[in-house]
Amino acid sequence: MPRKSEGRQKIEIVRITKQSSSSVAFSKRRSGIFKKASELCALCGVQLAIFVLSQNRKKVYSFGDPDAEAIVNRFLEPNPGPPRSRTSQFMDLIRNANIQESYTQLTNVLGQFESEKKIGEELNKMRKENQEDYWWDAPVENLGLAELDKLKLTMLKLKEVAQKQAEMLIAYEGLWI
Amino acid sequence: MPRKSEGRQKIEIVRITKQSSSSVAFSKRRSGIFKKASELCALCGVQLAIFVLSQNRKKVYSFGDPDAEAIVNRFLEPNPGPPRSRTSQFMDLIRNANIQESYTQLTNVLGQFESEKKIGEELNKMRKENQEDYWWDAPVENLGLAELDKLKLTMLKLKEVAQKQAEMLIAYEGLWI
DNA sequence: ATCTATTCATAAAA
DNA sequence: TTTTTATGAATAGAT
Repeated sequence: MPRKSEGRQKIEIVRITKQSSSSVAFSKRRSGIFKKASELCALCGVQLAIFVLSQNRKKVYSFGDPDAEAIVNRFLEPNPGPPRSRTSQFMDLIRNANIQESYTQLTNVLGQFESEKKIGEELNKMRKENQEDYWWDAPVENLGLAELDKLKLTMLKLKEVAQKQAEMLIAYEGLWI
Repeated sequence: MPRKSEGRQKIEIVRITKQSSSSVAFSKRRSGIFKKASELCALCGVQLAIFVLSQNRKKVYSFGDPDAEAIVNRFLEPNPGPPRSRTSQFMDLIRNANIQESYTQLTNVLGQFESEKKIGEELNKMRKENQEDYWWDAPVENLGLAELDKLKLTMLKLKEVAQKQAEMLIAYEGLWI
């Protein structure tokens, strides 16, 4: 019986030039990673989110546990629960700064409050709107945690900024109340 | 010859209750996923970002190529692409962003610099110079490249802030000037 | 952190 | 894209 296939072959981790091959690999490996991710969540009870931009960068694939709907819904609730301890998350953030390859990155947890995720994004947007370099526009531009009321104030500020950009406003509208 | 080990055993994908085992699995699988992610990026030339919150939710592990922020920011960019498309993509992103309800996070780019210095080395050095346990005194994994000077400055600033303000709130406010 | 033995992921081809 | 095959990789359990 002749072998039906040589089976999996070792490959070099370098850009796959052939478009069709690249697509196949992308599809397979993307799902493979998502599967691994879901297992990690289930096994260790952690939360994670993954975003992948396709080659043409016109599509985004994402995975996450749990779902963001909950975040949005909670955010929209008028009277959210009391803020929890906000001990040293800022520091924890710094501790876990992960930088990859020729780039650096920094993660920032705002805390266990409502959906403040957008604060960071707004911060980044503000930075871009202003060509200038703010002092916090640095390696560790982390936000600390804020009291819930402080957070709300911030949210309002962010909303103001957001209003300058109609397009984004549309996307954000429901989130900033 | 008696077997030295039973080798890898099949496991059920259910929460690992034993803390020590869970931690081991978390560590192994997290790095495994990050590796797979980096391979996907290299092989297919795509961009991706991963955020993982530890069980105690005090740590954030992240991976990004080129960096997590850029990926998120892509959806905040006011210029490129047709508006509606971007908006819908952003909304997709938001809807699929599965960050635990009360958690939020954000990433920032330190920049694409030429400097090949590793932040980790710098942090470790600083840590050793100071016997005390500073807030940044923690495991720094997967460090990459960064502009060292900028990092140093930032670290110093953060240190100042941290030392002066026990409350994160203060540091937080400092960013909004 | 290391070491095996196994299970799992996936390159190639269809 | 999805399935099949056969091999390369990841990793559970133990050290």
